[in-house]
Amino acid sequence: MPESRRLDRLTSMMRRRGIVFPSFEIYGGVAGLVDYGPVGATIKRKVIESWIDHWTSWGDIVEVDSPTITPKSVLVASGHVGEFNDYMSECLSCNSAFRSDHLIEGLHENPDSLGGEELDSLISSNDISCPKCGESDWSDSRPMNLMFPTTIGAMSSGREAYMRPETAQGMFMLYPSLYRHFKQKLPFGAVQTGRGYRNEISPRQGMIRLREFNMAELEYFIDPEDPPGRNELGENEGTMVEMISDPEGEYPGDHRISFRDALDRGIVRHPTVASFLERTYDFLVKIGIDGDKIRFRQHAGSEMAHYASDCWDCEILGEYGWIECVGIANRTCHDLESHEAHSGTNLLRAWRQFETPRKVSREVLSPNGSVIGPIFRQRAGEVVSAISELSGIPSSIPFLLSLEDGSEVEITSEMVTLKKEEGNVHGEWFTPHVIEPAFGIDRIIWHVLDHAFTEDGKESEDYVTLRLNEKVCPYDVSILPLFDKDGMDVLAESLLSDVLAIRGIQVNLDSTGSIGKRYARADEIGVPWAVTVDHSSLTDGTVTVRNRDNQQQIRVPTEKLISHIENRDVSSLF
RNA sequence: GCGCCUGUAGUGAAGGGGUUAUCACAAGAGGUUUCCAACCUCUUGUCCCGGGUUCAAAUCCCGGCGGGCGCACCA
Repeated sequence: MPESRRLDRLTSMMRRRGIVFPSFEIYGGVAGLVDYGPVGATIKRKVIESWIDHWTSWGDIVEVDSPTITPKSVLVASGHVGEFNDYMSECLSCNSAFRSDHLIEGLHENPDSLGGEELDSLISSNDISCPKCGESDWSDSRPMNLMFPTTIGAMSSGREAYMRPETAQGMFMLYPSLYRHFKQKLPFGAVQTGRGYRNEISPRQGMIRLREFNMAELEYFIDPEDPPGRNELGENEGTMVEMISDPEGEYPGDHRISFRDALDRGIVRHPTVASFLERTYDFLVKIGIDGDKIRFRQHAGSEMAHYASDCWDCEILGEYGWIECVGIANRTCHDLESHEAHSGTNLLRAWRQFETPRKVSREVLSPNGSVIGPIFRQRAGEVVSAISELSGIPSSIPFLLSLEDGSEVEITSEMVTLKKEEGNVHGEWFTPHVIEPAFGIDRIIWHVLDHAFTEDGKESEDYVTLRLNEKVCPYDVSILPLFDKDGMDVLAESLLSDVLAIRGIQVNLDSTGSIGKRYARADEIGVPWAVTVDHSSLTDGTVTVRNRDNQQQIRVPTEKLISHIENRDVSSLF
């Protein structure tokens, strides 16, 4: 059985059993858009719920939810408008594509600001040659709009906006409320799950590169002078993982190392980043990703996103090779500072209390209004503010004071009083730094399915078991009446409604075909427990429970089974 | 976006100008009374879309859309 075909079998199973489909198929389909079907949507919801639970159970992380439609100004400040609206020129000789502004680097002060026609004329007038093949035969430059534009409001009065390319900006917008929610104390974080949009040039590889995708992001706000994380890391004997560090960095190469060692040796440069690497690993393993198929790769300086000062990818190995599924970035103060500058707000900061108040004493010149007023009359206000804005104390009095309009006035000793101000400074304002783990939920779901998909042909050759972790299975239980009559059908229906009544538990009832076929159907979509109602059930109120992964079967009283389902510990029955 | 390959029931495949498009599995109804994809009978359902060539197109040609791979791109 050639390994290359496993991908095809997995993909067709996913369609056949209602996990993932191409979207809008009866109209020809759209590349990069997928539907989750009845089975897949439950798996997806459970992955997202597990993710939210994983982070919020930490205690200082809360969930928020922001709009996907985002005004242009927000994305200008974040840098997405500039970064995402690049023009591309294509070499008609060798078909290579290049960023147009990079081609004319040095020929213009700010190539990034130019429009398509200006770029084209500069490229042709300077006879730019292709960096790859040397020819000078260029296509017209085309804008690469990686964001989906839209308009808020009707007609020409509408406001320019985009579908968000990441959920992160919504959390930066909420920083002031989060800061208040957490009683003005760092560190704290916010998570958000939802859709993100990127108009990919060529979506590929099924659900790996989508144009509308499910993302889950965490923004963790910290004091850069007191970054947390070191104490949360596992001890030295902690999990060993593969880490590929920055090839241009201080410790290039491929390491097999614990998170704590990686931090202590400087491979991971930041304690909070190290802590999130570990917690990311823990989450992935918790929902059923194979720990041996996870590795972390540090971005080289040259491939870093425009906002990140340090970045690690978490890559997972599957049928498509190693795929980046999580990005963990130290975004520093970039976003908050930029939003502060663009919006003019001063709410994007935090207060750092000094351990002991710092005594400060300084001399100030205090303007004497009763003298200045009568002398300068209508210019008095200007003079008073100029005095209080003086950076130092003049060496002698009287002195010449420069006003805003450039004129000078003489200030005499009667007009000012030299005061010595004593005071305590208790702290200072600063812009928090942000550590961001960003998860591609669809890619993670793909790899959960990939790693769970097991073909171990018992007697028949292609017997499929989806060994999903119970946290992410589409149904918790399958109820199977051995025969669909003689009262077993009735008993199964009543058991079904009892189990359906349990909050958060998904059940299905399957009474068609042979019992073996029904086990096989349940195994294929990863239902962990199959409950069979048989003849004995009618007389003694017991049912059999079958373990998906080893076919082991036990007989238990129905009430006992229901209480174990309620407590989510069916496995303890075995 | 370029190049090569490609598109037939839910899934996987056969058919490559000429009656009513074939098969397996799946699905539905009934039978069988069964604990690991059993069997029997019956049933439903398919040529990606649009043009063109032709007496006749699922088949050949062109375009679009979708898919695979390579190049490029990839917060």
